[in-house]
This record gives sequence, C-alpha cells and structure tokens, in this order.
Amino acid sequence: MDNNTIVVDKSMLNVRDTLECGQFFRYIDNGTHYTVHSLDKTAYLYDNGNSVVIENEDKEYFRNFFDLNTDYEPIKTALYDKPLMREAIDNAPALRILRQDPFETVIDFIISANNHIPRIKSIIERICIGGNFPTLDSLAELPYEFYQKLGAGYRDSYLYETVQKLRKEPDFLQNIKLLDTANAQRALTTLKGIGPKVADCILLFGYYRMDVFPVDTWIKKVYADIFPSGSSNPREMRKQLIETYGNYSGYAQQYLFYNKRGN
DNA sequence: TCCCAGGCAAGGC
DNA sequence: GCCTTGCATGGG
Repeated sequence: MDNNTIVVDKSMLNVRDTLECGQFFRYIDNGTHYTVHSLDKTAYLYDNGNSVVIENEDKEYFRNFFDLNTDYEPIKTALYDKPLMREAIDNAPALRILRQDPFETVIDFIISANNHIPRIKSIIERICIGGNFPTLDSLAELPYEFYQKLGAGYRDSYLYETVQKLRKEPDFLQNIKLLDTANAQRALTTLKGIGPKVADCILLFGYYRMDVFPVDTWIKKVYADIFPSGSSNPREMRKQLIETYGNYSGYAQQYLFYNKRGN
C-alpha cells in the first residue's frame, strides 16, 4: 500500500451509510466505487472484500474526515438501550459522523432548508468549480447574479448575505469553536438563512459538537414515536431529545434520522 | 400532476 | 417572547 491509501475494516466504516445518510452531499456513486469531494480534496473509496480502500491525496485529511481516530464501540454501547436506538444502530452499525469543513457546512445547510436532498446536491454542484468547493474569498467576489443562477430559489439571498458578512468578519467561523453550544447556536443564527435547525446541523457536521439535536421533519416523526402525546414545539422537542440521549445526542440523531428516512 | 423537502424570515400579537 | 404565514424550486 502506498502512502496515500487508507484501509479500514468494513465493521468500522460502511461507505454507503456514511455518505448517504444526509450529513454530506458531495459524493458520487460510480457503481464500482464512490468519489468524495471535500473542500478542494478528492478521495476514491473502493470495496475490497471485508475492507474499504480509500485512495486519496491527503491521508491525514481523510483519516480525520472519516473520523477514523474515534472508537465508536463505546458510543454505540452507551446508546444501545435508549429509545429506538437498537433498531437504528442495527440499521447502520458502521455509520460514522464525518468531520467536515465549517464554511462548506454553512453553505450546504443553508441550501438544505425546506429542500430535497437530490436537489441540494445539484445546487451545491453548481457552486463548485471543477469539483472544488470555493473559498470564502472567491465566493465573496461573485455578484448576486451568480447566486440567482444556482436554482436555489429564495435561498439565493441568504447565501449572498451570509457570504458577504463572513468576509467582513473573517474570524466569525473560527470563533464559534470558542463558544459553548448554546452561544454557538445563537451566534450562527445571526447569519441569514440559519435558524435553530440549520445551526445544529452546522455544529454537528462542521464542528463535531455532539450535544445538539437537529429537529427536522423526520426527527419530528421520531419524536412522536417516542413521545406520542409530546410537544409540537421544535425547541421543546430538541430539549427532551437531548435529555434522552445525553452527550451522544449528535450520533443518536444521525442514526435515528437515517433509520426513519429509510435507505 | 401535485406534493413535499434535513426551515427560515418577517410580521402580528 | 410565541405563533402564523409565505416562500422558489424541482425531484419523485
């Protein structure tokens, strides 16, 4: 194996479940393999019997990206006896939470609001140039007309305004790391197009914060399964779900979301 | 076709 | 503060 190859046992990484579970959009199913784009980097994932082979250009980047330094066994063990988790974990036992770039996650999940995953993917594709995600500075150079041509609907102005604000405050996303989760969520929701749910997705997928619980249409169904006569207020649902699943809420949410949505 | 999607902003109260 | 309403677009 050369220096740019990672080999992972399939019991630790299920490629399909991890890429297609809704946390990530820039992958291509080529039939024989998956192509993954993150920022300006590319990896190719091949099935090799009982292992996954990841051919890539930056081994450290993708070891971190696929969260390969985290042992999921204690996490799954701790969650296994909690409501609906047995079925959800058994549905995708080698699903991992990706460690994505915060800026890319901000853009992706502004687009995700009230949108379908296939369409989210195609809009993001039109933002990228040659498979590379644009930098904040290069996006900020583009006129509003560029955003109007993305087919993003009313989200075009959210994208434009958020990009302009982030360029004026270059440390904004870096500073999120310094805040506790409540204040981080509050700060993110000052950006156009980011409400409580999108902020939670950004914190979970872009900052690897596990004490969040994005409540979307699917998680509302999950909540109703657990609490048949519970609240109809998303903020209250989030609170109860975090109380139920604790410090592993982020992991729990993703297993539950993927299981409920179907695959 | 028609419904709906990993919700949000704005306005009314 | 909380609740309601309107919302561009296109995939299934």
